[in-house]
Amino acid sequence: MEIKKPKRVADSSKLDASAWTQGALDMLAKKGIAGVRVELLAKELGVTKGSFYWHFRDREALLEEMLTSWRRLATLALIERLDRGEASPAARLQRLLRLPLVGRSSAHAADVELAVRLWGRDDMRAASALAEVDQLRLRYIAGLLVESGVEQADADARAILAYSYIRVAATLVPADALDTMSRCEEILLNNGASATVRKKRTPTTPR
Amino acid sequence: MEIKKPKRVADSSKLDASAWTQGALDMLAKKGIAGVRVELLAKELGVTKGSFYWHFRDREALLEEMLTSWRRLATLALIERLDRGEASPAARLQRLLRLPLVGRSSAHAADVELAVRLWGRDDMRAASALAEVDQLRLRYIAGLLVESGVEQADADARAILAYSYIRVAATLVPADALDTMSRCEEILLNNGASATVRKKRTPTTPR
DNA sequence: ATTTCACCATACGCTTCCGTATTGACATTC
DNA sequence: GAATGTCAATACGGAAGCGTATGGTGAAAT
Repeated sequence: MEIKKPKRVADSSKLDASAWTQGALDMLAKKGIAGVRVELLAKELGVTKGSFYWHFRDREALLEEMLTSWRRLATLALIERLDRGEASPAARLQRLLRLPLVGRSSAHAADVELAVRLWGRDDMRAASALAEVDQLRLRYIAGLLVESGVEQADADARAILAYSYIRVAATLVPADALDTMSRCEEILLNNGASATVRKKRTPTTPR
Repeated sequence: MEIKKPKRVADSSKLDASAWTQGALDMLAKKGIAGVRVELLAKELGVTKGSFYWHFRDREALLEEMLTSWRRLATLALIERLDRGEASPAARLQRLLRLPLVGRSSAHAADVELAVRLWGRDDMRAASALAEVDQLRLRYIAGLLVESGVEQADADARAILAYSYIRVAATLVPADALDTMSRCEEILLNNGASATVRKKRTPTTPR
């Protein structure tokens, strides 16, 4: 009988639990939680499920870790902003509003988050994690607005509008519509009374 | 041997293709497209997959029909609003902004739509349907704004903000936060210059 | 009364997937 | 050098699911 030598991965490409978790979040972003399958994930990572069951007790343990990881990432992203004190609150808010419209990593994070939201429709743990992160973000944005001189009651309403825009803008605003972006930001941050200032158009990059 | 009599459903409860499609959209709203499984769906509907394959060639045919059905519902909802001429544009817009925050049917529609959005991340047909519906809605909202006296360039920006709010508000605004709703609507529809008018609070109904 | 049709149930073959048990290879520890 | 630990591969059993083939039932048509 022919002796079949198993092919072990090199040390440098050995997987750890976080590699599995990240791969699972990538899969989540494309296919939703029902599409996160152990054997499919193993294929994506170039190994077999034996490795998976070394790192995780079962699929449920992976889902828990995915949620923990996502929550940590979402919270850290916020804390990083809180710790940045170099710009005025208004400038920080302006940058926050522009963030979803630039960069691939925010696009991927938005895909993961969309999938977490749907997951939350059928899983209380995911729903709780989402509610917590949403509340943290709203408080952060409202805080920046108050620091910028907006009164508290108005800041709550503007925070909701700004957060809505941040979540949705990337799917509605073409990347080259800088005038529109600026006007949206004016309406959100100020009283929207000033006239639109026209800016030079840049080449389009469709999303 | 005991003769097992198959249990046929009564005429009045016979399924047609649209019953299967509606059931599949309900399943989509909870588990995403990967969670829409023929045998699971048959169980939900109280029959077996034999019925399914009478109505549909295969699972792929069901997915096509789901998308067609969703697109039709989303478009009809808009046309119904277009045809309603009894209120002023501003009043119609006000009602549109308040719509996601009341009623169970809009909550379910939002869940279906969330799932369609994720589906669109991995399927060009779903992505195309979404882009089309989003553009129709944005044009509708911008049209109402222009009819209300807002200038065109400003209307585009406000339409984006209003549509963002409509899509997201139900998950952010507590059902009893009428002051906040009103303030959001003011900022979106007007220049947000007028002060918030306080209204009596109603008993809370958590979403 | 018989035939045809609409609609669904059942059985089968196959693939995919989960989780378990066992084995293999290499590094580390004693 | 032997034992142990880490990480992964393979094989197995069973469940879930897709699609096909066939059969059953009741209503409609002839």
